[in-house]
Amino acid sequence: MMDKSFYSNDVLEVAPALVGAELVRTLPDGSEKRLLITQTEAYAGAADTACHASKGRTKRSETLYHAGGTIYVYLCYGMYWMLNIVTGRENDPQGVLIRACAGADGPGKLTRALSIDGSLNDRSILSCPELRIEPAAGEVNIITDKRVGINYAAPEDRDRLWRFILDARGQ
DNA sequence: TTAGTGATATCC
DNA sequence: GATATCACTAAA
Repeated sequence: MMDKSFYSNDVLEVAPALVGAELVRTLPDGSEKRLLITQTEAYAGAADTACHASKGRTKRSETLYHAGGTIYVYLCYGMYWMLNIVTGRENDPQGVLIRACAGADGPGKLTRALSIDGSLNDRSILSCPELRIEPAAGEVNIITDKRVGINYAAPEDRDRLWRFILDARGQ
């Protein structure tokens, strides 16, 4: 299910599908950490003014243009690494921000908890021993909401319900 | 509500 | 070369 074709689907399909999945991080010392993904956000290409690619292909956004399944990690506010999974086809700059996991309620805290940094940028989630994603065990209920921290975007993009949240009360 | 933090994009 | 901005967080 979570193979190359899965990640080459549209970001609006992949982002909700990653909610409830498990992020598995293997550290240099061999230990393993597993966190349930509880929130994702979709960033949908050059036409989405909230997406890094809306400013064109730059050194930072280069990774977003790569094939679905590529890991996109960048530094924000000088101290927080953001973890994204590229979706869609090559030269189609879309990506899913992993916003929160169980026990880590923010993208910066999440990467800190998993010791993720820029060294994982541009790797493939499909063939990366240090970081992989395992599919959700069963059905999950999802709530949608507006994306966070994108006040710089055009009003119509700010209002899109492209944040996907695991409904804990679900079942 | 605001300071902190530094890479990146954009402007001289 | 200089400046403004930023997919955030912790402390107040």
